[in-house]
Amino acid sequence: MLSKKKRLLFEKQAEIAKAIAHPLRIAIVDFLKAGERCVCDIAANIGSEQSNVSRHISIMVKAGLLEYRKEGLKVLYRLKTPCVLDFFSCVSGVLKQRVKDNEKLLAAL
Amino acid sequence: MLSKKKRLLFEKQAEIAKAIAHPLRIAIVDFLKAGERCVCDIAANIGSEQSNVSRHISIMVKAGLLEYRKEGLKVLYRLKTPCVLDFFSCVSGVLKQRVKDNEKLLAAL
DNA sequence: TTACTATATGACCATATACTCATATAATAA
DNA sequence: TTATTATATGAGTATATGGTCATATAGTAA
Repeated sequence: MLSKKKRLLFEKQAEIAKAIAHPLRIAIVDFLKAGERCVCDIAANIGSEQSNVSRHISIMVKAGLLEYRKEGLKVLYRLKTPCVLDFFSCVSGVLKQRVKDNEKLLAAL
Repeated sequence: MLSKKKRLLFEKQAEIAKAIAHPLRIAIVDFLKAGERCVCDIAANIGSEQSNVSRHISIMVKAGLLEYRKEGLKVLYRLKTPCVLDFFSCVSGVLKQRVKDNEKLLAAL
């Protein structure tokens, strides 16, 4: 059985993984690779409502993935932990493998 | 605005990220680091119902994170893409940063 | 054949998540 | 002061997810 310590760790890790696990949030992270951006630019880039984008951003801030600074009316967000980007290279690997598996399956028909 | 191509990629990536983003599934991945295991052993290790564990496993299989082989009555699961484990070192980094931020906050009081 | 074991899955319910609309907050400018 | 702009958030709704129980499937053994 899992120790309490491990259980707690896995919960925290899942919290952070959940904060990434949404197409719009991934799009936001991808957009912020280039540097800090305001909510308005992010919303325009990913093509979603301001209120929705604002909510997705706040989820990632709470998880510790993004940080921000205020400048006049605007709030500029940026990636806090760029290693998150490495995650996507792994995920891309999984996707490539899935494509390969599908090819094998097709070839076997 | 996002291209269709990017939108599709982000959806696929989110699908895989979601498949990891649950404490029990993270526990399963952690347990499988040591090698292939049957559902019964996994369920015993993480302390959850067999049916529940079976469902979580099938989510990860569908996402391409786990693969399996059958041996008699048992089905032995293993990690298909060990790079997933790298993800957790990044996540741990995020957690450590959060602790540091909290310390700063406390020190400022 | 029947009995037993390991795993998967349908049906159900409770909770969480995502989204939209309207509104609140806050900085700026006239 | 009022108006404008950028962002955040409450309320409501629709959908997704997680969990349990009971049952189905399938391999093994007697």
